[in-house]
Amino acid sequence: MTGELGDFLQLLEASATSLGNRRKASDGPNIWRRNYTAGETIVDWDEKKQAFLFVASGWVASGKVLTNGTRIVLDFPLAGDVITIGSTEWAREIITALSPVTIFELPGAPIENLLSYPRPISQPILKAIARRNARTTEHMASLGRRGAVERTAHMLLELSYRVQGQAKMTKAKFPCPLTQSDLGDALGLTAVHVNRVLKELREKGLASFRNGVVEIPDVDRLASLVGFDPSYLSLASE
Amino acid sequence: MTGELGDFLQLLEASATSLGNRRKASDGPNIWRRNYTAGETIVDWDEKKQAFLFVASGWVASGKVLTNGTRIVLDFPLAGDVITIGSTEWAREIITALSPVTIFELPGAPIENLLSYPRPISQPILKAIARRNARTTEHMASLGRRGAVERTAHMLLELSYRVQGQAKMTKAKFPCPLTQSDLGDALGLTAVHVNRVLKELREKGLASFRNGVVEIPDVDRLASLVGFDPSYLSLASE
DNA sequence: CGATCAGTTGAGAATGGTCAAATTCGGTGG
DNA sequence: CCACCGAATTTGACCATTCTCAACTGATCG
Repeated sequence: MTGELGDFLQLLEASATSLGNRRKASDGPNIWRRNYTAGETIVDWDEKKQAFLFVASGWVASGKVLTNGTRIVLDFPLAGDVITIGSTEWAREIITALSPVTIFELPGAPIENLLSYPRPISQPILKAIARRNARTTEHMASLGRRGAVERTAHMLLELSYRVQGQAKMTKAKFPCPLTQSDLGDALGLTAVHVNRVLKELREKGLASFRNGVVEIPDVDRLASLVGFDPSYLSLASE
Repeated sequence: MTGELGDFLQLLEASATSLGNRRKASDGPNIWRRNYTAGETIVDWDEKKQAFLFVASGWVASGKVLTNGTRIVLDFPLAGDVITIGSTEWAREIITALSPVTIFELPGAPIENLLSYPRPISQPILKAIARRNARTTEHMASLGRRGAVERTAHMLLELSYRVQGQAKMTKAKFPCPLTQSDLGDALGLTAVHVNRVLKELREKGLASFRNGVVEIPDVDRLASLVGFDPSYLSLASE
């Protein structure tokens, strides 16, 4: 969490708190802070929610349920990330808390309102949208053009960098509340196959994910093995 | 192309033209109009381009080349669609003209500048970003959780709606400059397999794509067969 | 009239999925 | 602390889908 991000979250926090006390129609948008417990559904697929949702802390899964009964996980937003960009009216989007989560909610149609927000609000949101776009793009590359092992390793590496910061890492180790089923829905694999892939990575000493902890003994080695380049995680313009 | 979209393109056109004549530092951004021929590369993967690119007319492929040598096509932007959202500095993005194309270019770091554009410019751009986001989301669903036939049919249906407008269609027929290889790179399939899938769709009388023409005799039937719902193509807020 | 590129087809291989049965893990109540 | 329950993980055997490689056709262009 960079200083810049910390500042922004503090700004949201301050706005949310003050609004909770004296409902002042200032120049800023309404901001609500909400807490969820692990496993709780934040937005269900048939809800019509018009709001920017922003993660203050915790792990979130943002996905979509298809008419064939399956789910695809679009993103795992962490602290400082946007969850929704458009309204969820047409989207069958489903947002879940994977751990205890705090989110900020700026109600209203996202795109319409963004331009009327004060710049200290809108600018960080735009950057967060750009960051998410970078993740999404890389995610599509994984889904479309990488094998299961490569794909899974990419995800673990991406999470490592996002959880631990971009400092030059040699090894990674962090708690991770995803189930293999969550991972599968994100990677376009079955939970069973995710399990086999994780086993392979573990037996080769490349990465392990057991009991809610991810460990990568040599980040650079795994990264070069699967062609992972973390530069997409830090925007050029920041 | 809706009236709203037409208006926006006219606005860009007017701005671009006037800037070409008398370089006036008005309150609006610089706007350039550029033309490309079919097959031309608009932005190559190692270029660092900081600009909003906007399609005025023609078919574009926006993709990404991976370190394993393959390509993934992220989107086929058509008239009124944004091509890039962030800078392409970190992204290995590759933008190609699939037909004769006219694009508008608003130079500068996209996210930083958007908020300083006059609202008649920034508002439609935000909406275009939201539209692209909706397409991307659905695209990820296809890549991750739909079989090859379903996925291909989805793409053909999406293109039908985008080319012909959302009017209640019974049948679709339109020229389409994509190669089977382009389609494969978008769908995460090999060109060979795309060929087999198209053959299957054709033999079942569901859809045909030959000699640069897509034909779908019964749009609703195909849509319900593969679970396609076009509502994501028209934003709720429009 | 070659040359080239998109499309087409076949045969066999590889990757990932399905189904079903353990086994382990994290609580929860006694 | 221990027994138990449900959810998540693990494993095996078999199957389906998609890929790879290779050859061939057909159209287009200089």
